[in-house]
Order: sequence, then C-alpha cells, then structure tokens
Amino acid sequence: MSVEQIESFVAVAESGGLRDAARRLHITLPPLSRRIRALEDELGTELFERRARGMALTPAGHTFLPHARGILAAIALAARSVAADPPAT
Amino acid sequence: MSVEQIESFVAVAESGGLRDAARRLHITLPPLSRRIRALEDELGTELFERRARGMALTPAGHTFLPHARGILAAIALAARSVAADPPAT
DNA sequence: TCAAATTACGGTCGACGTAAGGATC
DNA sequence: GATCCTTACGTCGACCGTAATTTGA
Repeated sequence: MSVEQIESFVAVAESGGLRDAARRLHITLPPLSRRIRALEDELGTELFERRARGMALTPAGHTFLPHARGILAAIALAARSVAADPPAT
Repeated sequence: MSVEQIESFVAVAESGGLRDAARRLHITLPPLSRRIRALEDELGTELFERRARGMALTPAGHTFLPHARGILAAIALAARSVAADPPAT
C-alpha cells in the first residue's frame, strides 16, 4: 500500500469517478484505474462499485475512507512536526 | 514520502544503524542509505547523526519517530478494517 | 587498519501515457 | 451513440545490488 494509492482512493471517493479524480491528481485515467485496482487487490476487497456514471463506494470503501483520510493527515502532521520551526517572530 | 521510507526510518532508529536495519528489511545497505537520505531531503531536516559506530537520532528524529510509528500502525489498522471479516465461528 | 556509511554504475522492473477496446445507459 | 472505465503496448525513470570510495576511531 503506497501513499499514492491512498491519495488516489480518497480523490476518487470524493470525485465520484476516475475522470475528475485524475484531473485533480494530474495524471491520466489508466494509471489511476490501475492504482485503485491494485489497492483493491492488496486489500482483497472491492472498494468501489463500477457504475455507468462513475464509481460508488462499497461498504468496505465507506469503512476504509476515514482510515485513508487519517493516514494522509498523519503524514502531513508528521512532516510539519519536523519542519523548520520558525521561532515566534 | 513513501511507506518504505517510513518503515526504513523506524528500522534504522530501532537498530541503531544501517547494517542491522538492512538485514531486518531484507535489502542491502546502499538502497537503505538512499531511502533515509531521500526522506531527510524531503523533510528538509537531518533525522540521524552519522557516527562512527552507527546512526543516532537527532532531535528532529526523536520528534519524528512516534509519528512514523503511528502512521505505520494506522496503515495496518486500515488494512485490517476491510479485511475479510470471518464471521465468529 | 577496521567497521560502517556513501557514491558510482549498470541492469531490471514498475509506472506512466497514448491508443484501442469493452460496457452500460 | 455517448460516456466512462479498462486493457494493450511501448518507453522511460526509479530502485535495487555489486563494487569501489570515503570517513572516522
């Protein structure tokens, strides 16, 4: 499970489909489709239901989403925690 | 920041040097050295002090360590949360 | 001089993008 | 037939490992 996969999952969940999520992530559709598929394979569970008009979260996807957001937030916080700590002006 | 980098950081911190950490991670020294350096570059801070007998955490490294462990734990928990939920026998 | 880390370098594997191919409404 | 996702395929960059170099006690 890579950070890119987690970011991709959140983007697709929030966009409701690959098309807009790919724009948001600045990549094209095929690699995004593959990232999601790889994540699902690794987890052993489908996270999205493929519909005609986009991708909808499965129950497992709904369960995973807050975890995914928490991981991304934890990573951002970790980075900030060691960032140059500008002394209060 | 990749998951491998975070795992590598924790392994080196716990092993006290690259040599044993590399064994633990089943990789050789050079890529491990590069992973740590890349993480430090990305964070803009040295995480280890290079000593003759190994690597010792800097203050920034000490700050980062619990965050790193938390991220790895969150990832493991996220995976378990959607794992095939074997019904109570 | 020894132990540990880093740098150099060549090869391989993975991930991207373009293009073509379903599938669903 | 229009829209969205997926598969095929070729290319290029990233990462690994071996080997050589550097650093510090």
